[in-house]
Amino acid sequence: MGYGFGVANNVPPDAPRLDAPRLDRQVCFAMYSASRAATAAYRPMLDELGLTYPQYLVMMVLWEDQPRGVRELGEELGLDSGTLSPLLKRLESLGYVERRRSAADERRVEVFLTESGTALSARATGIPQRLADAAGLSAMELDQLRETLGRLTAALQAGR
Amino acid sequence: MGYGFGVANNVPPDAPRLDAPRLDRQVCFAMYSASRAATAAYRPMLDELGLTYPQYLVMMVLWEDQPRGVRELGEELGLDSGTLSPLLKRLESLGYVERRRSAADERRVEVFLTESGTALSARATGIPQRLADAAGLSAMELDQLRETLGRLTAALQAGR
DNA sequence: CCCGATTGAGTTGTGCACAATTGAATTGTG
DNA sequence: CACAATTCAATTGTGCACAACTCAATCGGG
Repeated sequence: MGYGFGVANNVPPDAPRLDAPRLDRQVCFAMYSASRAATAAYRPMLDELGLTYPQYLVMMVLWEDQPRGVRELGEELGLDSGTLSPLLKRLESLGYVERRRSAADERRVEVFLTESGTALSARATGIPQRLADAAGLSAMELDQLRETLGRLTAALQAGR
Repeated sequence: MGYGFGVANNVPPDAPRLDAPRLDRQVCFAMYSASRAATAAYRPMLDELGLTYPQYLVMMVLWEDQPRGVRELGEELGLDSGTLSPLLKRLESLGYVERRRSAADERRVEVFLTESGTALSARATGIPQRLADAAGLSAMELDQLRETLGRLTAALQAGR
């Protein structure tokens, strides 16, 4: 029985190389493909809001609690300032957020929602449901998938 | 019970916006995070081969069967020529592949493994096992995860 | 209080993704 | 056969990711 990460034990006799990694057995490729497919499924909905998927993630964090420092946003999303700084600049030029240097600690930059950014939340409400409908999985499967992926992510990050 | 795509039914009473999408419930964010964590876990191993993860995917397809057209590679991996053309140029400059215009159809470009590219397969053999070890999931969980992600990807791609 | 170490955001450079376009080669149809 | 439609790879432009670095602000030990 395969353990799912692509090692080709029990390969059929016509396999080109007996121990070459097999793409179709790799969980990592399945995650890579699924993640890109999900982003692609979001795209037409997010286009209506003028957002990319990573920008939508940042907005979701801000909709939950606001303002947030760049560093906090990075911790929530696992992104560094090299990714967030230009992304936030684009969100700012879209008029959805404002960046202000913290008075208490001049190193920090606080990200605030504008009125327009706050209002966007209402327009985004239906998006997760529409994705769930397109996913073709039961509620139980989605919950279990999320839980398994969470453990996988934690284990991969721990091993460094 | 939540269905896992982030709709906030049964939110706690202190939630900032009752119907705002909640990041921590989203399967899509879990996939996005897990996929990046997996790529990060691959990175030190692939660094030894001089490959990025997408380059490694292309090499795996070629190790299975060779030569392959750019279009076939794209179908296997779900990537277009805009991604593959520069990637293949880099693999070529690394000396792992060669690109030759097909004589039968001058539009096609066939991608061949070089001797060095073929030899790389042996050095890559252990990588999937090392990833599986780092994943912290049972063989059964990995198999089921791969199967679920496959159905999810297919459903998301079908709805377009 | 001083100064070396740390923290925080931003910049630079590389490599995907992906939309849109280009231009050449081939195919299908009248 | 002619030629419009299609196929195919490559290019251009935008926006992530992420490593490496810069520079200013803050912290902490002596």
